[in-house]
Amino acid sequence: MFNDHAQMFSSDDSSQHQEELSRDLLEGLNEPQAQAVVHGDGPILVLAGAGSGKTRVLTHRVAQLVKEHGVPSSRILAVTFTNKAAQEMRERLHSLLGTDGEKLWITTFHSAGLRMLRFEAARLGYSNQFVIYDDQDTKGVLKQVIKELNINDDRYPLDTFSRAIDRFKNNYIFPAQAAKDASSVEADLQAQVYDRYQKVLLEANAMDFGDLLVNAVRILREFPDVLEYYRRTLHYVLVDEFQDTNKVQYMFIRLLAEPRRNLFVVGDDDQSIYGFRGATISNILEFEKDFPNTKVVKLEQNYRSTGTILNAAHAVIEKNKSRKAKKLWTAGGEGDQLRTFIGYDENQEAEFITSEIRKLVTQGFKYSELAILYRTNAQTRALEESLVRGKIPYKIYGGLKFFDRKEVKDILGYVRLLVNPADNQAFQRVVNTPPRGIGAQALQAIADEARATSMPFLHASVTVARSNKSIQKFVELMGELKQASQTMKLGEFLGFIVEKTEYGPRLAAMKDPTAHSRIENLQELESLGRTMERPDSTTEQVMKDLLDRISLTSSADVPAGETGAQDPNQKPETVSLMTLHLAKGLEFPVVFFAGLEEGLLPHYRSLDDAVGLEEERRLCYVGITRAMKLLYLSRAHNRGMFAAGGSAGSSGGVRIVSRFAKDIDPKSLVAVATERSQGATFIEGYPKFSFDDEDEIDTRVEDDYSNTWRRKKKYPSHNDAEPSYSSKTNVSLDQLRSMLMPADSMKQEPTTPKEYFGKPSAALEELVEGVEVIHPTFGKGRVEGIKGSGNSANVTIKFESFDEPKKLVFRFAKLVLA
DNA sequence: CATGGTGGCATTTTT
DNA sequence: TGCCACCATG
Repeated sequence: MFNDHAQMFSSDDSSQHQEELSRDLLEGLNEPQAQAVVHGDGPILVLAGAGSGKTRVLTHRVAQLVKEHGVPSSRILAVTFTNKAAQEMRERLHSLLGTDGEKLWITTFHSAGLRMLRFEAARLGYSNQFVIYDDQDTKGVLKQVIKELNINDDRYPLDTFSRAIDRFKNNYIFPAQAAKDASSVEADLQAQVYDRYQKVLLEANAMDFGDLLVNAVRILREFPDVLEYYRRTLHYVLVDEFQDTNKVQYMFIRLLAEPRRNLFVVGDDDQSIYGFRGATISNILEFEKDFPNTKVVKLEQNYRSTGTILNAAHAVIEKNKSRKAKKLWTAGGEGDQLRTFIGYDENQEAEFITSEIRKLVTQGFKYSELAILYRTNAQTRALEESLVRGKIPYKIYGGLKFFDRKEVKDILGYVRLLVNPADNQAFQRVVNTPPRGIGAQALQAIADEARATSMPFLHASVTVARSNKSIQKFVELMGELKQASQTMKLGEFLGFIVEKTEYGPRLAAMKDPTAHSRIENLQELESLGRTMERPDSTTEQVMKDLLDRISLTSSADVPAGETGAQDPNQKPETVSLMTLHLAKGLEFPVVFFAGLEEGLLPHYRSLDDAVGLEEERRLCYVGITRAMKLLYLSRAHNRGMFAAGGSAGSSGGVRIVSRFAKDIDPKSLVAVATERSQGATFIEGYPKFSFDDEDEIDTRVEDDYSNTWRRKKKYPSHNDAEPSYSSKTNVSLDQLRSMLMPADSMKQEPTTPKEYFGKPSAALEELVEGVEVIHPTFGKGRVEGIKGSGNSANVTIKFESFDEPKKLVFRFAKLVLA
């Protein structure tokens, strides 16, 4: 199996998954599902309510095309939003079609764009080897542009520009058009920045996320031969989560599908939650206009949730004006009431959830069947602290990705610069990382030279190096790295970068308690590099593959941290934590829906905007409909200082129940453990908390939640927590590998150097002259000498595969006796 | 001229 | 909590 966290989640309709191996593709499908599956040629819109078996319909439809209609799998394109969804569809189709499905193109919009551009980017003036700039790179470029154009960044903060550029790209607007449309000083500035920004990116041979789509569409529109080629190749186009497509994405699929009109889209207007990213609900509401004679199928039977949960969901969503009327129903029972809780603050809310989880587990639920959903990432803090204290294993999806960690980005910065010397953002990241005496002045000199000669920073620095010792050393370093990259395998090479740049050694010498885990992350990266090596590819090629995969890995694809299981094949079950956005498409037997408060859901930033409020309402609907059996709704009476809406939304930090919760029939709610709060039900009024009486606090120490009553209580930090429950450290190698490897190479065995990992590291005393040792990256060698002691001890070793002896920092080197 | 420490400040949602 | 700007130091 590709990756075990695919198992952790059941997706849209896995409850039916087992049946999927049945021979008859229509078996077990209800009437509308079957209609959608057997639909012949021509456009079709499937309005699939939550939990109505949409993924199933999509996969069976593809299988039907291949098996019954004899469509070659290479003629079919299926587009999803996340890699995870694509991967899952691939797996399901594999079980339905076996090797017949091998040539299906199942991908995300962004990967599709990237793949096309890897062949065609040269037509737009980029090299086909262009790099992808992430958010941070983008911000770096914008910062530079804003400075260049002398824009007052107090008045016009950087974020307004990145948002504007995003908006332009989502709507396929180029700088010239933006300038023409500009009707205010600000819009005019935005157009100017956009224009300059694109030029900087082109010079750096870089594209941002938006460019992957914009430029792909541009190629299709401006180069008829390319368009012809893809139209000839792809006869059937299927799109998942159609309600979340924006204008460029729609243009993309429309261009491809136009002549044959074999366009199959699945979506749910009630689950459109990416408006901020340019998704336009009109794509789904007006699909029938764009494609006359569209067949419309509604899937309204829900196979996921209890009647009570569905009723609550319906009560919330039916208040929205712009939606297609439909109502989910279930053949199953009513199920339990929804359980509610009001906490004094977010900590008590978290404690409540933790203690309920403990109870549920004793009742036989598995951790993996439980999820905690919330509106903002900031809410994870209290939840995480509480779970750590309760020793409950969990994973946070979203948040900081492994590849976003500073140390990982720093090392990858070197890789990027080697792959694409024009990558000025990478240059600026690594040129003085770790510090090597190149400061603002030196950088300015390089920038001036680069500008004067129209050369990338790296090339300009070669010139400047003549008069600057530090820069000279950096240039030499890059030269050495370049050379090494031509002879070493990727894993070895990554380790070489860590050593040669002194990044690792310096980390090892730091007192910072986080240094250790950062070193581990770098070792993880090294190991990952090792598993990506392919006998038939050069290291240069593998480096490019690595960078592409990293760029396209979304936070929905991998958890932010790991529970640190020793054996990756035997991972402990974990509770899943994620935002409502990331939860779309997933389902869990038990859902804790936290923070149902005005200001949080709806978020205070959307309060004054009817369109925004409708989207918040859909978000609430998505949250409720994730639950299969049990749904907990919770809120807090007070929330910490920086929680959204603390001052801007409702007054004085006292929080009231979300208007959405008020739409739920009170009879379907039951309060749990409300002995602390009085005088309020979940959906009305302000609770009175009995803690104002000082004495009472102390008499309640035995209580499950009591330790959250004193707000000043100091909670253990992550470092104090037991490592096996800390989520902030290593992502397991297995996990990283599975998300980075292309599907077809998944079978490859990981090449773990057993002779290294099997043994404990050598002690410093054992390393006397002449002793043979093994280094994880450099291999076998002989000790030539030791210098210093303790953390700063240096070992000189002559490795078999190197002419020159190497000086390594003992503590970091992790040597093993041969 | 580079570096590291300190204090102030902001925090929706993400391919 | 985490990032950035500023300041004192080498």
